[in-house]
Amino acid sequence: MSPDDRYYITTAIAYANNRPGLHTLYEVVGADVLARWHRMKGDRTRFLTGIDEHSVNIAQRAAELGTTPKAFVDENVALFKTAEDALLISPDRFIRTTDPDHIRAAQEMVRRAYANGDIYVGDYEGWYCPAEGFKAPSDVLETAQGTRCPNHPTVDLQWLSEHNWFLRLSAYQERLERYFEEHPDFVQPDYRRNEMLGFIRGGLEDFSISRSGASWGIPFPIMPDGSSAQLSDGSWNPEAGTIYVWYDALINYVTGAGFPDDKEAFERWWPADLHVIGKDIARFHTIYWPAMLWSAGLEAPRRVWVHGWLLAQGERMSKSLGNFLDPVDVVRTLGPDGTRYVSLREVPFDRDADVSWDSFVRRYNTDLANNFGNLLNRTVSMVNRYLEGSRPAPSRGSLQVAWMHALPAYREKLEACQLSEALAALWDFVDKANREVDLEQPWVLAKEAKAGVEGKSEYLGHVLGDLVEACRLIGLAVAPFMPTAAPRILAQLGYEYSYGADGNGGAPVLPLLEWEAGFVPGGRVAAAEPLFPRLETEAATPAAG
RNA sequence: GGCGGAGUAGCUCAGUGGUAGAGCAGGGGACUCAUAAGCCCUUGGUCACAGGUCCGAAUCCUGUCUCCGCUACCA
Repeated sequence: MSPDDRYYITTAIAYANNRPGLHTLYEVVGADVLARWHRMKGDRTRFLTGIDEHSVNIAQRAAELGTTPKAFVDENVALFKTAEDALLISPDRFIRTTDPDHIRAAQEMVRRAYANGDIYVGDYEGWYCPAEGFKAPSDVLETAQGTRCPNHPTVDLQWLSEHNWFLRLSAYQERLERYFEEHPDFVQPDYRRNEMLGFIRGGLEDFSISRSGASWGIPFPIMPDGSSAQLSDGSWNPEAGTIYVWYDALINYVTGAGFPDDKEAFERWWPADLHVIGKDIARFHTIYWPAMLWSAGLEAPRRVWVHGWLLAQGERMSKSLGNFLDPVDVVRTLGPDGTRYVSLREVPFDRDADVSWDSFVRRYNTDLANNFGNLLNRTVSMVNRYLEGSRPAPSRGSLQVAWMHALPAYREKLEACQLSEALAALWDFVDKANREVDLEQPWVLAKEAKAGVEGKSEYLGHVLGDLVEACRLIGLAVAPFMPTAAPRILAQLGYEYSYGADGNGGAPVLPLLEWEAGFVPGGRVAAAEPLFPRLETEAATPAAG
């Protein structure tokens, strides 16, 4: 993955305008799984997620509520943190674009672009809503009364032109094409890469990076004549305007790596190994962002993964449509482990997929309660019943052979960000283990052994030893997806679990995922206790739907 | 409009030249260690449509229809 043993992974930062739905945090859960996997492997891992807090929309919304922008975003950040805690998200830093070091980082990136001759003052023109600010062409309505702002339909829009700073994106076209060609894995999945490459080849235009009207943003550090916008008292000249959108939001990835203050940290963590983002912002992350970094003399990220949407009956889940799932509700029903598993198993990480309470509960019951949960339960029960709880050693049977195929498949899919397929590969092995129980019929072996039939006692030990080992391997392998279930699985099998709450601090996991490698002789299993109680569909459906 | 992708069992999808597959959902059965879970068997598809190439096409070619993604300044 990474040429060294460190792994720096980020999510996009969510917009702080509301409480989060599961469709928003889905990306964070996926990235969290990858971060935990790398931590457990022993990589020095840094996982960054956070919140985007600036913009005229935020300021406007706060004003409507009679509060300050800062107080408004503080409230939403608290809601995000509550939901992320419920989902067991384990960031090494939760970044906010109002953090002082981020403000310094964004300003420094602008200064570097200026020093490199990549930004210039130009004219930005477009529709301007007096109540809100400039509106993108895609964000205005054409009505019988003319062009209107969707948020303020009674206000007349004005066609305005203002002096703004622009980044010479056009100067980076050739370098971008070359970077895409030399790094075929830079943008994944492939069809997103092709779309972005097509966009680059179609010709790149410069884009504006400042706004003069907005006050809720990072002060632009440079005056039009190139002098510093910082005043003698340390404050910023409002005439310079603020940094606009991408030179604020995207910068969080370098801020989170230590830029510009902590050179040692930045040296260690940059470039990022993986940005996990949604498909709506692919262009900004794969085209604008590398150009911005190069302009500052920094490296482009190594890989960008573009995921799809969670849909409800074919429509994108969203707050405005009201067709979203509240993560706290889902966690209350499925548990944090169940919610993480089901979200990432039901939705392929590379494209959109329909989800619903019904599909989540069905998946939970099938995969967790019936298949894996029951496998663990029947295995532990049989060891208790037939072997007085004494944990038998694994043998070298067909389950070992199956595991030799399942583990590489799981790893390969996981490290390719194909999270649902990784789980599918692991659950093929769960199914194999369940079939093994019915094939070997340990209850028959136990009767034969009790009756003194030659070799049956030893064979029963092999069969149950293989099943215990299968459960240990599954429980350990799935730990990034199910961080609190994993130690409980291992505990039922009588094993220690050495990883901390965020996946750090344990022994490197890969050697422990070898068949029989983690077996400790002389152990005892605990009492069997259902890990994932089966849910009744109706009881599990919240009244709100 | 341009570029790209997809149309296969009720649902989600795999399957790129050789007698149509998986999971879930539905039906039946044998068992009993287990969370009435698990296991076995099974219903179900003129593989969008029409031509063509080939001994042979879901798979290659042409055309048609339908759907989806990208096609620049939302955080």
